[in-house]
Amino acid sequence: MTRSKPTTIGFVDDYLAALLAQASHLISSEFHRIVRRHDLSVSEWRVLATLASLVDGQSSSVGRLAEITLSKQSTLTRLLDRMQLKGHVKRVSNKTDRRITTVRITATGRRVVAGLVLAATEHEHRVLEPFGHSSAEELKRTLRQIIELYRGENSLLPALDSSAANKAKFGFDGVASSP
Amino acid sequence: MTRSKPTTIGFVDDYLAALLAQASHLISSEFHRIVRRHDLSVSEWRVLATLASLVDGQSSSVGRLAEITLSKQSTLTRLLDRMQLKGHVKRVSNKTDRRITTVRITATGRRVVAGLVLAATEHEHRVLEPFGHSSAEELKRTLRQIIELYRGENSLLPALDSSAANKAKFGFDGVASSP
DNA sequence: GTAAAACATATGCAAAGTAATACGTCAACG
DNA sequence: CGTTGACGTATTACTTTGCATATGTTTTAC
Repeated sequence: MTRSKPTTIGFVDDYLAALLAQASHLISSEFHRIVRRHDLSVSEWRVLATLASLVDGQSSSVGRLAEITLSKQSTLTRLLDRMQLKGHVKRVSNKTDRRITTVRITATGRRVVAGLVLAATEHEHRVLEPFGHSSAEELKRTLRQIIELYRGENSLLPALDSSAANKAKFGFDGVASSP
Repeated sequence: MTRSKPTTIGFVDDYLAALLAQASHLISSEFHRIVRRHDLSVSEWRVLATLASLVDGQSSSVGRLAEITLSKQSTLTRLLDRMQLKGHVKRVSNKTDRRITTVRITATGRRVVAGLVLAATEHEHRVLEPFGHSSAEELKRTLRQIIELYRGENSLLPALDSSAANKAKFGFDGVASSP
């Protein structure tokens, strides 16, 4: 248990990105310990939770999965290798576009993640309790607004920096269809 | 330019931790590219920004720094080694408690981070613009509330789990996309 | 005053992450 | 068709992170 003193002063304490990161971290971190107790890494949990959330066994492309789980594509490729070995997911090659690999959760994966999803839901209730339902919804609404606003559009900053090189953006459009 | 389709369905889309993580990630990620262009890693930026925010050259202990920058203590220890080599920070041993090592930003470090702090501030203005000042303050207030509530207290969940299957708590993201 | 517990930081080694790039595939155009 | 360029994923080489634990230090309990 660590203590926090009101020592920190300065722009960091009022900086939206810092506040978001802190809040995100605090809220998730204790659950992450549980995730690990279930022999899953945080990334694996995210992948499984995402796949389990897809409508009826649908699959998602690697790229889209990377976007949702906040990891890089190359990281995800290797993560999926491991998960496939564990039998939690399965890669399915797309018929119509052979560049795309889609990923599907297996029965085993579904079983592994089921308890965690329940726990997560329950935890959320606890976290939001102190805020009241309406306030909580307000928060979620705002967050969704932010997400919608910035997803796909990565160039918020014009020419703030000397180098204006704008690399490839975000994006993805086609989630693979189910065979 | 890519669009995002409402393809994702399920609990993930309404899950607070996931929303927080997404928002945090989206807001920070483009700024992080700028950080890297200045030859700093995201963690280095967080450390420098934090230290630069301390009142008049004060130092912070390693542990507290880890807390604020959302990294593990051991990670920070080695990050500080690197930063010290670069001349951005300096370790100072504490007189009254010799277990503690405090860290101070150097003049060089201050110079390096100065421009980024400005850029970050500007970035924040842009991000918050669409929301309006009042709405933005409301968001920040809520986030601070969450942070205050959970900082230091890691056992939100009392005895949630009675069965072996659930040690359940929370979390999804935990990503730290911060300053 | 000393042994035991609690702390704060450091270290060794394995796991996970990233950047850069290669590889295979698709799409547009002549 | 064949070429060119964009695209989605995989691979490689390398760096950073994390877990477990060691080390050194203060505090607590007897």
